[in-house]
Amino acid sequence: MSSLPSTSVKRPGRVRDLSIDERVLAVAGQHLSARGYEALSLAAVASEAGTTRQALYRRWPGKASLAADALLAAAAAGPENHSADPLEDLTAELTDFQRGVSLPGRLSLVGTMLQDATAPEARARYQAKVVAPRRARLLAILRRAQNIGLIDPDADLEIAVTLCTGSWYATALAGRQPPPDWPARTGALVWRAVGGAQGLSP
Amino acid sequence: MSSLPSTSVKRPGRVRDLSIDERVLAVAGQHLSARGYEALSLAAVASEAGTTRQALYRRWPGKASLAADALLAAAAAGPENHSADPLEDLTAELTDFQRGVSLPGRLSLVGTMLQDATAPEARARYQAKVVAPRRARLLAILRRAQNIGLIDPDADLEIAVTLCTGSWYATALAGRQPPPDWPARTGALVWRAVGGAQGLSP
DNA sequence: TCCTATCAATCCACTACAGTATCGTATTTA
DNA sequence: TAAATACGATACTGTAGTGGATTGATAGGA
Repeated sequence: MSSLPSTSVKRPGRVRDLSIDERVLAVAGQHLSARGYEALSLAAVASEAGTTRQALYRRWPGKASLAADALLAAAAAGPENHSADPLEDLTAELTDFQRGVSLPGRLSLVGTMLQDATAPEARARYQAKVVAPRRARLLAILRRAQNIGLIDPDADLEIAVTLCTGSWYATALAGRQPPPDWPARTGALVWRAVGGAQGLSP
Repeated sequence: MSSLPSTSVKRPGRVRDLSIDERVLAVAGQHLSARGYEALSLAAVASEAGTTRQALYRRWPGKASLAADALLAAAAAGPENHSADPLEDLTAELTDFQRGVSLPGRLSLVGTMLQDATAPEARARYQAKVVAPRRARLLAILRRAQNIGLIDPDADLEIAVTLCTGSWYATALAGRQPPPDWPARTGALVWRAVGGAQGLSP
């Protein structure tokens, strides 16, 4: 989770107090969920976790990195997408995405990860641990649909994957609340975009 | 552009130095384009514009609002989308979007506008002046295609519009450089999503 | 076993920035 | 003349991030 020290290699010097990591991540996760990313104060987190800001900076390069790690500590795995109907899997995946991105502070963190000033290390971790798995699951769903023959064999899946989650971001950027049936409606559009049949039941 | 004073109404008190507005917007635009949003320092802008931070805060509620206004001052109108082929218009619109969002600092500003802490006034202006026109033009293109009968009459255009620009945001969030043919590929997918025919030339 | 290098923890101080609040002075309208 | 506003200047709070100094803990070598 944290910075440099790899757990198994024995190095000289005082060992890190792992309880600090746990306490800081717990407190940061609470603050992140309760008040959002911007309101996350490292001084407040350190104080409430019973340590100092320097202990935080020793473990994480900055606020964004800590927030990303705190987010991962509370992240759950995505849904199992192995039903008979890939479109159903797609909608389920988008519903899971909707649930996650709707939590307080999550969209703000997305915004942070789009900014140039965000530490590359934090961005890389976020992309690897949050974005990439989601993209992989979406791609797997579409690939299976391709193998079954439900969608075009030469469909542009690389772009199609970006349509799925991108729709949410564009809606939020427009200042609109995505409708409750967003997963189904977006799933239906993407499904058609890659050549899927419009009606499900023949 | 700036804050409260409506231009025509005569109010008591010293009149504002309009040259300050011009100089600040010019300098802010330069800094924004050269170094991005986060590196935009209000103190540096004020100093380089030959005034003080207070003059800035008198005109704009905060950094985000100033940045949004500086962006608008250099913004150009979108392309004319009145060709015979709506899909061509769609691709042209996405190409224009690609050009704008690729400028330095623009994606960072998008990220800022997704964050909770951004001043609502700045978000509202950004949405009204940048996001809404783009959405309106995209929607107009799709509506015309609907009227011509090229796409489904009951297509979900509200979601379809979000797919267009959202694809770019999702790609950037994943840490990937959108391909040069992104406008055409995204336009093709969206076109199909709303029921458009796949091949153009019969 | 003692010594030393290395690293962690804590405390303190510093810079830079966003944002807020006054204060005195200048300028304009009523 | 009085009220209202802009301007410049100064100062303040809170936060992110950096650096130094001291003390405590641990490894490996003499």
